[in-house]
Amino acid sequence: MPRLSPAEITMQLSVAKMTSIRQHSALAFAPAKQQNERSFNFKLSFMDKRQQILEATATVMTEQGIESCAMSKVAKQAGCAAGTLYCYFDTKEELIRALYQHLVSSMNNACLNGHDGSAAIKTQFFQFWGNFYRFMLSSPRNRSLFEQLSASPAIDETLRDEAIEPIHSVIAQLLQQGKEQGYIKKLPDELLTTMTFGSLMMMAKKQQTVPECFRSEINEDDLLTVCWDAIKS
Amino acid sequence: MPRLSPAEITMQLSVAKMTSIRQHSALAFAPAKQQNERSFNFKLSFMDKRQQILEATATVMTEQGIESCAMSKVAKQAGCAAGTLYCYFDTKEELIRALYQHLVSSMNNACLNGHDGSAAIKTQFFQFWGNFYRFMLSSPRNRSLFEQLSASPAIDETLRDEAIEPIHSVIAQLLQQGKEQGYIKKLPDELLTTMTFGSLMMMAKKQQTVPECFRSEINEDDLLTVCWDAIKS
Amino acid sequence: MPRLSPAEITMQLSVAKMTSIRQHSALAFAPAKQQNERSFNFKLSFMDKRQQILEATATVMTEQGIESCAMSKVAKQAGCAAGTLYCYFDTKEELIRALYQHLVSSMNNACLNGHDGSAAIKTQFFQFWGNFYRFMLSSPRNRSLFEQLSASPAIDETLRDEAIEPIHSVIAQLLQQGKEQGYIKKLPDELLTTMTFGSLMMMAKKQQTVPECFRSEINEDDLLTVCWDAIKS
Amino acid sequence: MPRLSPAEITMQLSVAKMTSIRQHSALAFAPAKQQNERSFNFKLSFMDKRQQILEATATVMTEQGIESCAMSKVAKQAGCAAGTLYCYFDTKEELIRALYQHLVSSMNNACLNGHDGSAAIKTQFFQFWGNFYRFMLSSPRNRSLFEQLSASPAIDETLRDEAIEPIHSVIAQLLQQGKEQGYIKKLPDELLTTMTFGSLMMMAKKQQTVPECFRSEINEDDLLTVCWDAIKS
DNA sequence: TATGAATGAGCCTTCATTCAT
DNA sequence: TATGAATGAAGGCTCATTCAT
Repeated sequence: MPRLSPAEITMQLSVAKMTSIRQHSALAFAPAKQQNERSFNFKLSFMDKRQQILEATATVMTEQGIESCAMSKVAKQAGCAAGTLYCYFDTKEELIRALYQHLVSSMNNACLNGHDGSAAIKTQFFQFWGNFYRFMLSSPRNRSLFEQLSASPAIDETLRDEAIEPIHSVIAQLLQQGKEQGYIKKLPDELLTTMTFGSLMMMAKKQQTVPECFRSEINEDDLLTVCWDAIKS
Repeated sequence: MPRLSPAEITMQLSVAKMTSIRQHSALAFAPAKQQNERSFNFKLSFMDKRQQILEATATVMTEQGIESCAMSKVAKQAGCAAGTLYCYFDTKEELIRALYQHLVSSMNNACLNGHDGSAAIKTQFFQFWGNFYRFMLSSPRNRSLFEQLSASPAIDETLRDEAIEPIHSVIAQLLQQGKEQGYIKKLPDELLTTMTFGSLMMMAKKQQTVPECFRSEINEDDLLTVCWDAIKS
Repeated sequence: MPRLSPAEITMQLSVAKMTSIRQHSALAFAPAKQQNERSFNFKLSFMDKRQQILEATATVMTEQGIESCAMSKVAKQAGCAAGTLYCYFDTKEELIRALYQHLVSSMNNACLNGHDGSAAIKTQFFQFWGNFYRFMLSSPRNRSLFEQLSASPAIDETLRDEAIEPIHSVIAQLLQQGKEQGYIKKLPDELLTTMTFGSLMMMAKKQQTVPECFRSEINEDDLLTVCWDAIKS
Repeated sequence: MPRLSPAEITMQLSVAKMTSIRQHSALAFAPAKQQNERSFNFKLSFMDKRQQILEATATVMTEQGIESCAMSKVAKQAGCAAGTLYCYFDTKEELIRALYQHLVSSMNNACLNGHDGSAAIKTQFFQFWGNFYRFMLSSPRNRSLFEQLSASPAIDETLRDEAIEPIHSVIAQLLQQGKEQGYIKKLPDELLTTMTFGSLMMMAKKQQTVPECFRSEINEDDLLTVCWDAIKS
């Protein structure tokens, strides 16, 4: 299968065994190993401009940092005039919020991939957070974006909650089951989630930004085991 | 006794056993509970100007965010003219780097407080990371600063390494001992440290920014236990 | 019967004595009290586009001020695309000039309503300026438009003269007669007209924008008497 | 007496017979004929920058119209950088308001010149409105500014009232006396004032913008007589 | 050292106008 | 004719930095 241009990837329609239709673009790749289903590629002659702009924003923000992510730079990157941005987004803030939503949506899809609520708790845990970790690790772009956007004043609590919502209930159920079955510490969900999230994010960041500091190769399973040991009772 | 930094001179005169001279200023408090020596704080009417400026920068940055931390605002907060800032720092970037160094220095001191290389591994671990966590949790200012500064393009890897250096060896030794004694997982130091650091930072942030999401009170010991369980073999 | 402007055709079908065909549209109403003939208004579902655009321009300009009267807003208000405006008017300036002409044309008609060159001078004066005053007072829209357009750099002296032309001769004759008959001061026509015009415009504006400053009700006859006393010899 | 530069005029200190110290600059001349007092000129080597900016604003606004009065143009005219404007005025609106206040203050001074509350009503009337008319007529700049500023959304009712305040009471008293003595129509003050003001403003404008339309020279006394006849009972 | 007025590049945003469809 | 996406020049404003005092 030839390497697809971002546009093509973006519009790709993946038909998996089940109902899990996922959209991914250069903005947010699902880990490559999970693209093993048959897929029909609709080659569209035009990339949606809105998409192009989001793309460009992501690029500039990743390469130059959110502070130097000027609308003029985004426009240049997107190959259009500055004014054009405002045909698609009312303000810069709006653009940033849209990018965040897009990104989180991709992350959600990635995390939920292969989720099976009836599997063993530990299995579910490894599956979910493994997805999350690979999502962040496999794309420095995604991780950097996520970090910068999350810290931006443009993203308020409401938007954050709203965006995270789809995975929130999954995690809650997982922890609930785990606690009931005696596998997981009887600590607040938020605590357990926050610490797992925090340690994996930090690891992904370190590996991307200072890979040389890890003398030996980092094994994904080791990481997840560390996380699991942290919360298991 | 080594030459003291302006902060130490101006902010505090610690009368205690000579071995426990700690640096703190409004910029970075060590947790209050560890200030159990008698100390006389002399609020000097002319604080060293450089210090005043760092102070002001921290204040503005905390209150308004790093994006709106304009030099003019810093000057105003510091009670001096904008031009004066440039008598002490060549550029804004320089100022930010100095603030980062100052902050990390405080953090280092806080973390090392009461450290005893001969104590039991778990004890050392709890002591060290307990210090760290309290440092971050007790001062939203410190935590917020640390986060914003760490993400700033002004702070490069070299500076980061250099600043962290003082605690690096302590952690390395702690982990080394732990591994040798079979208490700690045989995983790379960086991995163990990064994950502990990441989870505690994230927790401190969550508690400061969205405290309402934790239904019940968070117990510091629970957190440290989670961290310990994560890395213990 | 001369060819009618789109406004006349589309906005109204006046069934009255053939001598009193008046032009009015939402753009410029003649005072209601003078609509004492039976009239059938056919609101046509497809108003002439050019008219629609003028209409929309007037609305936007009145509601938002001439400074925020953007072509895109006009288009939206007119229910068409921005580009369409340029099918009817070469430039924005052109559009503004057309609107001015349209408005002044309405004003002229209003002023001349019921004019009788053979009536007594004072009667003629009251009739004419009464018409004018009611035209301005009864429609904040007309008055506001007139003021804003008159001040616009798009309206040059030539256009102004040209637009006013129809009533110019009427006024000139009225004043000429008045002077000959000894009723009116022997002062330049322009002076007499300008002052009357100025005082009535200013009054209409004040009443529309700061009505509360007039403690008692303003009587139209008082106003016209003031104007008459001003110029009568 | 040599022609003074604006700066010199601005800072001029007029020592008149009485206590009437008036300040005028190019922004707002008092009518020339009233500068017949001895005056001491203090030649200042620097013109106050704030004044310079107001000056420049007035110039640009007069020459190009309020709509094209861009901050960059003002800066250029003032001979400084765009940013400099913001050292003296927080926003463009602020600048416009300051200019308005400055202008109205000059107008007030001009109007009140030689006012004598004990003189005959008609005399007071001629004095006051004569002053006003000359103020407007003698400086197209003042008149144009006044008109444009008065219509600007930056000037709210509060500022207007506040600025006019000094002459308001004088007029009120004049009219009150006039009505009591039976010289003036028993009509609302606002009506009488508005109409007088409106007719004189309009006359000044016409004479400045289309002087050729007045075939013969306009006599100031004629104008004031017209105004007086308008309101006298 | 200290000042703070001045600078001017750069930011976000608006809008009249064009042009391929 | 009609569309509306696209353009890019301006506009208001901010701010790191300089420099004469």
